[in-house]
This record gives sequence, structure tokens and C-alpha cells, in this order.
Amino acid sequence: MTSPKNTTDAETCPAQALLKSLSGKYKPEIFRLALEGPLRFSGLLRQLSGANKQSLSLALKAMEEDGLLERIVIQIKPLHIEYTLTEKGQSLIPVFKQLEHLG
Amino acid sequence: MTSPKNTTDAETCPAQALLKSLSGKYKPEIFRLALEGPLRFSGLLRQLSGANKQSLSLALKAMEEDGLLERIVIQIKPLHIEYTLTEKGQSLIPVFKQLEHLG
DNA sequence: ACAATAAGTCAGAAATTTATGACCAGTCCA
DNA sequence: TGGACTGGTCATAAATTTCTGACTTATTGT
Repeated sequence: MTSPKNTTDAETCPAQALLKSLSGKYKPEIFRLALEGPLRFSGLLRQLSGANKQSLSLALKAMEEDGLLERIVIQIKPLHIEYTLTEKGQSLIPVFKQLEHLG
Repeated sequence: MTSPKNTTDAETCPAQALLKSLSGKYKPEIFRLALEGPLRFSGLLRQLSGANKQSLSLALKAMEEDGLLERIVIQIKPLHIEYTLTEKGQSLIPVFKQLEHLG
């Protein structure tokens, strides 16, 4: 649909892009938990009280596509899946640490 | 119940609270525009292409309630309303500046 | 053989967010 | 007197997000 491409440089602001990547009911908390260490699917289901598989699955996929999380298959049986912060995700740690000192 | 502050308390993480305050279709961009100067309702309607009055109104109210924006009535006729960053909102500027150097 | 855990998928329903168009008050301009 | 501007509200509709419960593949434990 060849939209008129309003070049208000809105789309190229990395902070804004990040905010959108972390928009959603569970993403902020998933991200916070990821700062503490690798995450597993069933563990998250327990920690995010109220969350359901579907929503969690979608949130993890979106965060993976946005380059914040990496999905790693641990090849010991039974298979485990770990979600860990990518380099990009880790680069945000100092930013969030800074936020904690504002409150 | 009455957990004796054993682990990181999810609800008291300021970064997480902030992310939720900026969750939504227009809030990230409204916030970015607010960094540049005071905002007016009709101006925003034009700048946020696709936004409608209702959604904009709700977003501004929510951001006001979350203490990010302040609504100021300019008492010259015709009345103008300006939305400006509160102190809390301004305290986030260095954080977002930092983010821009990561991209 | 049977239940349980792990990590999901799928269809459909419910809840939430966003959009649409009508309407309102006050002021300004011709 | 009638538009046109400001900054909204309201009811309703559409779109998006989240929830529910059934089902899957593979492995471990009893």
C-alpha cells in the first residue's frame, strides 16, 4: 500500500523502538527476569502468575525476533530450552540500572 | 502473603513500571516528542499520523496519571493546553540519550 | 502400561485497545 | 450568522491482545 513515508525520523529512534519491543503485558517482567539469568518456559509460567502458555509463547517469540532474547536448546535429555539475553539485550543492562536509581 | 522481602519484588521495579507507563500504540512517540518541547492536542493529532482524538486523549491522560506529563492551561484566548514533561519525565532524558548511543 | 514433566501448537472465546463519527463549549473572523 | 479553530466527550464498532482448554512429541519415573 505504498504509504507516503513520512520521514519524521520517528521510526529511526532506537529508544522508541525499544519501548515498542517491550510493550505488552508480560514483556517488561520477562525482560527483568532475564537480567537475572537464563529463563525456561515452564519456570516462567510459574513466575508470571496469571500468564498462559499462548501469551508467553508469543511474547518470547516477539522478543526473540526483536533481538532481545536468544532461544537455546540444551541437548541433554530431557531437552531443555533456555532463553537468554542477546548481546543487544545485555547492552541495555546499564540503562536499566540507571533507571533503578531514579526512583 | 506478606513476603519478607526475600527476592526481587516484581512490582517495585521502577524500570518495569516505566515500561508499562510507556506501553501503547502512541505513548512511545508522544514521549519522544515531549522531549523536544511542549505538546498541544491538535498538533499531536497531526504529528501522530493515524491517531484519533479518543486514543490520543486516553494516552495523554494515562501519561498524566503516571506522572510523566503535566497538563497546563494557557490562559490566553483562545485557550491553549500544553502537555509538558514533569520532573519525573525529565529525569528520564539522560536514560533515553544513553539508549540512542546503543543503536 | 500409566502418569508426569518439558515445551510447545491450535481453534475459538473473552478482554482490552484503538478507531469512527457525532456532538459540545468557547473564541475568532468575515 | 455561519464557518473554523481550539480541546475535548460519548457511544459504538473494529482490531488487537490475551485467555482457555484440548492436543502433540518426546523422555523419565513407578
